Amino acid sequence: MPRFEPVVRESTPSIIAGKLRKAIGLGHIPPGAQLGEAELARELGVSRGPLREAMQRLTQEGLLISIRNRGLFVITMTDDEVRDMYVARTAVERAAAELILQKGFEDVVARLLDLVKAMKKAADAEDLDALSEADMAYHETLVVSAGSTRLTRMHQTLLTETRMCLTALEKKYPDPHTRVAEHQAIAEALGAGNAELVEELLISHMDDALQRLTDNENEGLASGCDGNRSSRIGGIESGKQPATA
Amino acid sequence: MPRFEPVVRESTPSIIAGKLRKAIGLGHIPPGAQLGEAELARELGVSRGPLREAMQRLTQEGLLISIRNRGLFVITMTDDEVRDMYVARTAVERAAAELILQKGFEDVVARLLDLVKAMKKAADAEDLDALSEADMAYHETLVVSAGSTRLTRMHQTLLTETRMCLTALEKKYPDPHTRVAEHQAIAEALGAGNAELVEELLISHMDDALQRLTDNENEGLASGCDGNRSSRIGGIESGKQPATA
DNA sequence: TACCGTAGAATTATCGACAGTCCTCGCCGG
DNA sequence: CCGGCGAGGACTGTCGATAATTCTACGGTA
Repeated sequence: MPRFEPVVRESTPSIIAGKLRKAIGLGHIPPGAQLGEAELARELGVSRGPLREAMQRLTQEGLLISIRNRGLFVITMTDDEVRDMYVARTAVERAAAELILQKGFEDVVARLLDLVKAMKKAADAEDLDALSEADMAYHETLVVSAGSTRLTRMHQTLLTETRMCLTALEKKYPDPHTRVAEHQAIAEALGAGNAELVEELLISHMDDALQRLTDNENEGLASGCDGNRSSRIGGIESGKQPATA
Repeated sequence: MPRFEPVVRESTPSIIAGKLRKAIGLGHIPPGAQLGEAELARELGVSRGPLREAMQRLTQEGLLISIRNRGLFVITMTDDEVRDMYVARTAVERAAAELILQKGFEDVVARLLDLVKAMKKAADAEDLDALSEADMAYHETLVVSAGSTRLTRMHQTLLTETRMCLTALEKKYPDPHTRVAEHQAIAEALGAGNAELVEELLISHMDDALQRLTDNENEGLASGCDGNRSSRIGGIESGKQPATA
């Protein structure tokens, strides 16, 4: 561990982008909401310039969509969007798992099992927030441990979108312990060095999550993840939903 | 195909980002070079505001790295960077291929084979630029045809980086026809619906390319892809190389 | 000769202000 | 009653100017 913080702080747009990412993931800025520049700038205590730069970052990530002369809006996760997100997540995490298997992986497995333990604890306490948090930390650890800059960066966006959906349609998981077991199985397969099993478990884990998120009461995510009946937590709202970026 | 162009033009930062991406891929702005705001703004005919927003997009993509109060620099592709890039590319393109196999794929295969034909033609004419162009169009078509927004967006960055390296150490391919054959084999395996074969060919294709890019004269890419002896095509240069984003 | 400190220049970071565009709402005519 | 029209307001897009920081070069000193 380094004894000193890096002398160069990260740039202001980067910091702001992080805050916005967090706010979007937590649902403080609901899906479909418009990001008013003046108001956000006031809230964050910065000028509109750096704020706009940060928002361009999130636009590039796909978390926001831009409509000229109208503004920037948080994406709304339709069923297709959720499907696409899980396609990308599967691609990234599978590649990460393979990378880990190629390199050393003892310590990674240990860290993952620690997080499984945390999940189990949260599941026993029926603390669904903590469970989701540990869940996401698990997947983040998996990808970060692979040591790939690009996979990590891609995954960061995908995790935000995941959290966004989990926040929106909170508590849709049927059995918390099933969730824990799936993660544990993946970690153990990793520890055994069984590449094929890891892939199989990972893919089915993603499929399960996708099923849970899209097959609820045959109206998809419209009720939970769409901004049309948004909760307006952030005090920002928008009338209609844009279509393209 | 749509009869009208979308009424809403894409935002200015998006346009500028595209131009910068192209310039970086083509090597007009060499690896390691600093992007001076004033000069670029003058060249592009815009103010520094929109330009900065565009550069933040590329920073988020990982094409630029930012150092506070110093400026933005084009990344230098070390051997590890190239390796990482191909890891990510493999992950994305493999997922795209699987998606295509799950959906219909006749027309996709046809388009890919067309591009293979173009490659063959370029190879016969020994036009290496056209060959590279068709090569990249092939991979772009593969991913775009999968219909995944996220995979496509991720891949866009990776293709820029690929072009960057190809531009830097131009003409490192031993036999152009081998290159064509590999692409043709992948397209044919796709057409046959043979998922396992597609994966195998795709992965080995990536490995081959990686070998060619990293194993040259045992000094890695330092001579071709590093900015230390940069060609300064863009007239922009920078002394030392930064380490982090 | 080598090192340290300092003044100058250049570049970035941030802010405030202006111009352009779109949406809203009320009014008028059919 | 309904549809078109226009003024007003709000927001984004863009630009120029100012403040802060860093790099460079030069001169002094041990």
